[in-house]
Amino acid sequence: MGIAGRHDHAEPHGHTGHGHAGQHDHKWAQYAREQLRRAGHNRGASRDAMIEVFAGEGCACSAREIEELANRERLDRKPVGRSSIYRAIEELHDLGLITRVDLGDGVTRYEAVRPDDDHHHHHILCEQCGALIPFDDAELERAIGAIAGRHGFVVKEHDVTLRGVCWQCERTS
Amino acid sequence: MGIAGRHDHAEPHGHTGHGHAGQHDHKWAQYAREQLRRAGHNRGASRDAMIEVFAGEGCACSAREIEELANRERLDRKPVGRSSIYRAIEELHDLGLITRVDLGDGVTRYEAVRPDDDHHHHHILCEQCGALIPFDDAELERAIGAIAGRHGFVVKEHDVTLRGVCWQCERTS
DNA sequence: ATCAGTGCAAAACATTTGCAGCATG
DNA sequence: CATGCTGCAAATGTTTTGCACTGAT
Repeated sequence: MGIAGRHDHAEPHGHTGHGHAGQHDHKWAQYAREQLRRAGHNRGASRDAMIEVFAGEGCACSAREIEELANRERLDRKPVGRSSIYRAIEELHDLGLITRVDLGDGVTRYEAVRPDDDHHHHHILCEQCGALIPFDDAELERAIGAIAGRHGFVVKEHDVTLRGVCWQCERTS
Repeated sequence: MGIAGRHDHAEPHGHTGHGHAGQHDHKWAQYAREQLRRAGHNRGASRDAMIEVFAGEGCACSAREIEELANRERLDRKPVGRSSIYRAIEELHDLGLITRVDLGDGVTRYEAVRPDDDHHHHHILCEQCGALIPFDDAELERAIGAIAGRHGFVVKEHDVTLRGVCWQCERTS
């Protein structure tokens, strides 16, 4: 296995427990477009399609996955270009509409952030089967808050990623 | 600035509080070579030079930084190749001699792990000045342990990175 | 009309891999 | 002297950038 677990484990899949293809989160999509408009952005086809993707997929998506999803079932229209994906990700991220999820495999993933912030969570990754499981923990958040204060930092973001082997893989191997 | 903070903030520097250029950690270097030998590895010039780098630099280094450091002041000898750097990193990491530090800027960093494991820590990164400050926190570790157990995971590694603005930059801006 | 938004192609980077030669045990 | 270690160069994969064009207001 590679040093950085790069390209050597299965694609993270399912298991996210919240949000599956098909159940578009209209509320978030609407919220996102509203925020974009307020920030003085025009409404373009590319970014719009991406909002649909984020609204439909609850789990963390990489740029390439977003690209594929945005272009799937849209063979009629002109495909969304790769650069547009990255540029829109930057805008959405700057506005806090999506959050970065770094699993340490060299690919940056993103997922929608709900306005009512009660979906804040982190991830556990099974290095064997690629399962990506979200979790949240009050004690963890409290500890992080305390650390930030202790060091006089204004913490804007924090990532916590646990890597290991899930019980299913553990038993199999 | 980039979505992933990529290439857009100063290089993380100093401030690590433990280990500065010049004070080679002979104990670790010796330990590392011992472990390597036990694992059935021969002793090559390239990996050897890298061990010196890790022993001398206490803070997190990227592959490129390691390369530069390993080749600095060694203009007489043949330079250490890039692939050797990555290959050695993989071996050292597999043996648990170095740990990965992912700051989310697209570059993977590594730092030496002391045998007596009392140097386990995480990092706070100032997105403005690039300062990288290590910290450790018992409550945080406890929370992570509890989460792992709750989800039936055997957690082998965990990253916690806080991103924000340090008090110095906060006051300046 | 104006200017943000977009697609394409090329560039910039980090990392990985193939391979032939060198060095260690 | 066999096999592990190494450097080089080329390949891979992700993200960024330049530029001309399109579409929204």
